[in-house]
Amino acid sequence: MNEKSLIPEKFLKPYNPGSTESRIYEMWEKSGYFNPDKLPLRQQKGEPFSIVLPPPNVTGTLHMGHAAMLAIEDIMIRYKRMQGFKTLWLPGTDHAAIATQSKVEKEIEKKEGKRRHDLGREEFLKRVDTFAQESHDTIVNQVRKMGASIDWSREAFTLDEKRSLAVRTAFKTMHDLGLIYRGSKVINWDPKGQTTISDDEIVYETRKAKLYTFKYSKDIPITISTTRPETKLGDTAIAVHPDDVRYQQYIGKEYDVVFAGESIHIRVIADTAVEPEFGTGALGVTPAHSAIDWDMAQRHDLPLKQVIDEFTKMTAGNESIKGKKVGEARTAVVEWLKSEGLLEKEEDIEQNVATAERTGAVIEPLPKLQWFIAVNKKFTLPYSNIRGLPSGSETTLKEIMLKAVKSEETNPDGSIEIIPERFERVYFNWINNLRDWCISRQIWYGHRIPVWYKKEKTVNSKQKTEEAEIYVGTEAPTGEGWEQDSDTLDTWFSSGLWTFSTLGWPEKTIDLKTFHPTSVLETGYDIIFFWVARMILMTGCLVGEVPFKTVYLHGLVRDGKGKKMSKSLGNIIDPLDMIEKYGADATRLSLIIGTGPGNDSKLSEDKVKGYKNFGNKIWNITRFILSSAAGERYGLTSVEKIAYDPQFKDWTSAESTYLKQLNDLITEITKEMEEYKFYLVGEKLYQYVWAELADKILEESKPILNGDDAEARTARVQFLLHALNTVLRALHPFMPYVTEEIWQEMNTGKSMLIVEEWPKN
RNA sequence: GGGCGAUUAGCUCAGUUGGUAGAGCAAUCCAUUUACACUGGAAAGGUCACAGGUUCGAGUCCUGUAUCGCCCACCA
Repeated sequence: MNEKSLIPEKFLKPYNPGSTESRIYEMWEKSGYFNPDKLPLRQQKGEPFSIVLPPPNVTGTLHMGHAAMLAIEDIMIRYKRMQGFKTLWLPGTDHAAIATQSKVEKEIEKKEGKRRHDLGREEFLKRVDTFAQESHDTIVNQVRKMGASIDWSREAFTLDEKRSLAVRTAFKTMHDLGLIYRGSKVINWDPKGQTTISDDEIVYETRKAKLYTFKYSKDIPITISTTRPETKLGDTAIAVHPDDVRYQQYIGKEYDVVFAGESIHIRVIADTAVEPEFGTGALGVTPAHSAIDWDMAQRHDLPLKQVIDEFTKMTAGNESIKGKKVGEARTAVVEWLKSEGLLEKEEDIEQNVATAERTGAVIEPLPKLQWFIAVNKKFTLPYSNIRGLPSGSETTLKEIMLKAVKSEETNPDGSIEIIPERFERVYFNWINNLRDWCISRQIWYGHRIPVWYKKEKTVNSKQKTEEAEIYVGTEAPTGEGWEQDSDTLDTWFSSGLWTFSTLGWPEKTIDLKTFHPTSVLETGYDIIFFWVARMILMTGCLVGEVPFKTVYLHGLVRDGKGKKMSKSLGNIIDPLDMIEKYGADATRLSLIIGTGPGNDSKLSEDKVKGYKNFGNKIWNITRFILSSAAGERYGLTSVEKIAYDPQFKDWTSAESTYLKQLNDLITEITKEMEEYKFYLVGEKLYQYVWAELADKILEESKPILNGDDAEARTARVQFLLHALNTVLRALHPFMPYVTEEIWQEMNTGKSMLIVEEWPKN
């Protein structure tokens, strides 16, 4: 081939993703086709199809898991757009409250040696905002590089003005329904982060611990076991199983003793929560420092006695205990037990220790006055579209969550389908164990709780809340002396509103009417509880709808050896690196092929490289076909160029066979697209293009294209053009850049593949 | 303690309602400028974790076992 070539010059060189991708993305953006309101008429009139992007945290940069998420969602969106749906893919980012705050706190401490309290709330929040803005810009750039056909004009942030109004409205509405309440109970306290956290933000770590078996006093006949002797200063009861014959005679008895310098009053109670087989079968009840004991205390009306403060220091006990950290106090209590001759046994055991997900600190259960969402409380659902829950019916948030999701066995009428199905059971199991959700956090970054107090806020949990005048509303109350609650909301409170807060709620917008419920929620299986369940709860309660019809869960992207990618292992593959080296198309394909929904996938650089070669293969196939159509193939450059004729019918028997094979493939993959089996579609198209079209059909065509039979040549060229045209359409959702680039060259810019039709037979 | 998933070629994984085991990568041999070396062709490679069962027939269905991984609970 030479400079006289009749085909576009760029096909004379290998495909270069680097010089193509940003140009194509810009072209798409300018076309307006990412925005459903600016789509061509065919899509304008189509059924709505919507996905809201699970907002990445503004804590830094995107990783391969995000890249996989973007690839899968873009495939769904592009496929539906080509099919003629009015598609909306809505982008956004998440302020990620505690995650972002602790990240910035660490940075400031490292660089300036200052803590957040040294800077003050206002200055600290300014710093966080700056950091969040930078992260946001990085993330947006990465999303673009992946080729995401997402509607930037509707971009949202969980902490922006509109979302803030949504949060305040949600809080007020749920408060008025009686679902949000303020109460004092044992919560998970993160002493390092100095905040409460929810049950889901706890990570259990297996550690070695000592189990101590002892008596409180010689005056109490029952022996108990614990790994935390220091908390026993706060005990108010001994619990045994009601059927335990060993302790029948003691049930109901009360004792007053002095334990390590602290006067304690112990009542013996019977509760079925006690496991008679474990230890001595008797358990010391510490209502203030154990959630389970707190529950037990509620059942038996036991008093609460706090002996540990927010800084994990003892507030009771003798002089070697009081004021000490719990670790030291534990040793001191054990010493005291020994000196009194009360310690009977000391054994090594493995224990699961609750730690805070973000800070790694050991959780200290403490009684505190916090805001909660009641999941089991009955209320009247004002409006509902959810199957099995008519408007005005009496229900609970738990029931909303149970009714919304489909389950073959227990709830066949549920409208939300989870893919893969096996996660349905995981979901239901979690809901059945669900307790009230603690939503207040003692951190600064986030949505401030929309509650104002007239008098001084109650600090001590023992004081009664009625002392302060309380106002709950979307705006600050008028008049003097009101002070807003200093706490912020759990980040998942605002994330829970995501499908509708992004569409304009609480306003009754056209977007909300058109695109809600959203079609698909595509996210990682690791946040099914954090997010998926909370969205169903919030949406059901506030909008009376399900937030989405289908939940598609993807797995974790691991390294080539199946290990979790992490900084400490140094095995992180950066999506931007891969895009730069091999292109976004190759990166996308490598994240799709070889992994089904809900399964973890393995990614190696070789895999990405392989799919880069595939992009070039398509490029070369195009070169071959275009030069054949131009007459170059058979050395007759003066022959009239053959233009693609979609109506062409004069096939030979070979071409009819090829056509049938291609049509069958299209039927198959269209079915698989509907079943969300993208990995199969990607693989089948790869297989067809390389092994069939290139290696067999093209090779077999060479003698015909070089032969004398003009009719045969025309038929063959028509088939090749048809096959290429079809394959480009089918591959577009997977490899949008290279397919669009070829399409532009073939159609001289007269149409855009992004809005062309998905192939039909 | 409860639940879920995986186990198929050296590696990564497909295998649709049961009907002669499939692909990519790697390795082997051949081809050397071919639309494409980001290449083509050929051959090789498997007791489908194990043990039973159902069946004319099981990678696929049933029961059990083992190993690995994950999730939930948190027994003090």
